[in-house]
Amino acid sequence: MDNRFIQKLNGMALLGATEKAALEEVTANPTRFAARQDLIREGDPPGPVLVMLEGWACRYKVMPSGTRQIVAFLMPGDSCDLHTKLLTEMDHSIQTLTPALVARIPRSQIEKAMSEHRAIADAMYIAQLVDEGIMRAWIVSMGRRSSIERVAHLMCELYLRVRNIGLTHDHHFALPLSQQVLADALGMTPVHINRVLKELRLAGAMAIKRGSVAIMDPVKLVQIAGFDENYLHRRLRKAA
Amino acid sequence: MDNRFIQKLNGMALLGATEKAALEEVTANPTRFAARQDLIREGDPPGPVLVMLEGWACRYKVMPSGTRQIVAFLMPGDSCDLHTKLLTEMDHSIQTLTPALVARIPRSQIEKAMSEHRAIADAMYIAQLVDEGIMRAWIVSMGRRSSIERVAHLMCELYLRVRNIGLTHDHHFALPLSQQVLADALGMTPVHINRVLKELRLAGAMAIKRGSVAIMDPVKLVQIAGFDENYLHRRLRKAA
DNA sequence: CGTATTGTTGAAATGCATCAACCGCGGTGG
DNA sequence: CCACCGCGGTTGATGCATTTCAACAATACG
Repeated sequence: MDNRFIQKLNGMALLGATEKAALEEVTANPTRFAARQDLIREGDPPGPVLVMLEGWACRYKVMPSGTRQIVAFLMPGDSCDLHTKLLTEMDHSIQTLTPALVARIPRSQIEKAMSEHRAIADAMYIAQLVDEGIMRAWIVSMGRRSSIERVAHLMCELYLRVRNIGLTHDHHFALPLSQQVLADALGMTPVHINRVLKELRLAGAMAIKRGSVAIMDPVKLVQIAGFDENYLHRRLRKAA
Repeated sequence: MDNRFIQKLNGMALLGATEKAALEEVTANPTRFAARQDLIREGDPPGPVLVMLEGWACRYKVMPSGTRQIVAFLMPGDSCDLHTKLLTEMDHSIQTLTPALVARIPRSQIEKAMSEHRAIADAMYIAQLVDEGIMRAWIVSMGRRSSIERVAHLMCELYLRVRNIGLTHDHHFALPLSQQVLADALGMTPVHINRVLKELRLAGAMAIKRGSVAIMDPVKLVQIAGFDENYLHRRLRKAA
């Protein structure tokens, strides 16, 4: 299976064959996007539900000064904006970070799938609750963690999320994020991100190289981050 | 009307008399809590939906070091944890900041009200989307705003939220938050909060005194904060 | 009325931003 | 095929916002 959306939802609530087929159908006609392209812009009227099938994207807001703050990363399997059609305009933008394959599902279709299959509805709601937990964890990071702790914490989170969709190899995974993007996400400067990454590398915890991350010492990384995975609510504890 | 929950939801989606009655019924047997009492603790199994009818509370997480980060304020009319029953454990705690009156609604009752009244379901989902928007705005504040901008931004947000439930008087409203609590919410030190509040007072923008805030110069405050209210998605534009 | 809590102020320390320069690499065009 | 350009990454020196530590004042509270 390489539909990460189905794989992810199946980790949230057990899906049967008919449910998987329904999700397969609903994501059948995805669109390709280049990197650095806005899928949704702040102020737009809300559109269909978006599902990332391949590639990464981010939610972000730009400040009057022109700097931007990334408020969430979207990786394969992630969806967004379940009920946003209820709003009159978007309060943030979404942009691809890599070339991406994304399905755009009309509200009616999603509602149909959710009402016909309880497990799909449950999985979608759980996914949303996890997303909220991730946002809360980001707030905690920004408010109370030093820069090195913040970077380490984000890497722990991303590692587990990538692992949930089966895209890790040992303690190694593809991370197509430039230091500039990391800085935008963590509320720091690119140069300071660079220094912190160096520190983590020298500490033997992890190393980023050419778009991929190697976790050299998971225990040390978790320790530096003060990481507690509870907020990701992975049923994987069973599965793993 | 003094049921702030109904008042708030009515600002999200127009409610008819029967819908208001249904909400009235569902919040009919609230419980009283003292200040500084945990309503929910991290690690607990999720319980009923909580609705604040009177008083303030906050969502928070405590760090290993013992410091805490507040990730959201709950004021009268706010509810929480619509679908949390789907999770196995809470990833954060909720604590009263003042004496409070809170209704605890079983999942079955909420689901019944939402399925029988489309407007209630819509309003609840809009409320949740607004809460998510607020979280994103907090992330932006923590990541990209200076301390004085952060404080000003939070005050703008709280002013509008309090106004939505009809509890402002002119440019003045009750804010039962100590500087310690503000510090926990904004990721700063109490002493620095204190200095920033002084600065805002001397600038003639706003002044906090004994549990209440006076907005002296709204334009200046908004300007300092770089505040854009779009993320609160208030239908009040029509109503106001 | 004393005691705990909250607010206020000062001085010193520090973590991160800022400014500035340079390097390495991939891509493009001559 | 090579020279150039531009972007992402790396490093150093300096400045400043915020923390930290410490003491004290004001207010709420039993």
